Amino acid sequence: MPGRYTLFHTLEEIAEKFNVKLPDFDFQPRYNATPSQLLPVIIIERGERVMKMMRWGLIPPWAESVAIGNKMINARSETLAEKPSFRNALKSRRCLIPVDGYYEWLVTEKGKQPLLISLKSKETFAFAGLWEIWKSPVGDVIYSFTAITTEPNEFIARIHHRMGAILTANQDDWLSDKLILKQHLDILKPYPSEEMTARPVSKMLKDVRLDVPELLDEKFMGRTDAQPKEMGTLF
DNA sequence: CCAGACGTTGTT
DNA sequence: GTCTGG
DNA sequence: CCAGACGTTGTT
DNA sequence: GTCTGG
Repeated sequence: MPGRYTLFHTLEEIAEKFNVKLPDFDFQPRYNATPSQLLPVIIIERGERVMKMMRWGLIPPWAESVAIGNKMINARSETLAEKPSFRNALKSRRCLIPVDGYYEWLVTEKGKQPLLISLKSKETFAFAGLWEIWKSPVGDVIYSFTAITTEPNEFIARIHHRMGAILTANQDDWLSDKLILKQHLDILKPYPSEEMTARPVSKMLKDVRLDVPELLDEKFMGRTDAQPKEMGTLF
């Protein structure tokens, strides 16, 4: 399931891929995007696709603090329509979460080995997501999102018992208000195994402060001794 | 009526 | 906010 | 997802 | 064990 991911294209490339205007905010390519961070999502606003930065971890409108969002980084597709935290967002606040790949931790005898899961085509894809707007007691407004999970395909099942709901050709359908509830839910199915791939990455990934391309570098595969400080100057 | 939950994953 | 449980 | 905290009082 | 923060 999506708990960390990559989005290592430029804002220009992402905007073009998802058919939105180039936003006026800045974005640095990401190799270790983690929950609670501001990350780009695509929504429909006044009938047009736009890119917004939102906090990963959906905060329901009734929440008393942002902390709730830390528990809402994923939403099960099977129960979305009933859950008080998600059902309203499902009706009117669906989003695309641009992703180049996401990480799973494969549990082995030698410990946890992080894997980067991506498409064989190397194309940027999207997780189906939901977003919310939350007002803090002091009036701050926070936009947040969650990534939807589904059962795994045969390929992912060897690694984990859930997977993110991946969208490629059906991204317009997910955002469209012309579909009915069942049609939206039908989109949230396992992505075809034959189009997916996985490869091991550096165990240093576990440090949420590290967000550098070298996490994907062969030289650092499995290394746990290097320190974050070292990584910053090593290349 | 009021109070309390509202979520997922993984592990036991 | 809205539903469930007591 | 993983890592790290998990607490209060009083003093600076 | 469970929650928070990143």
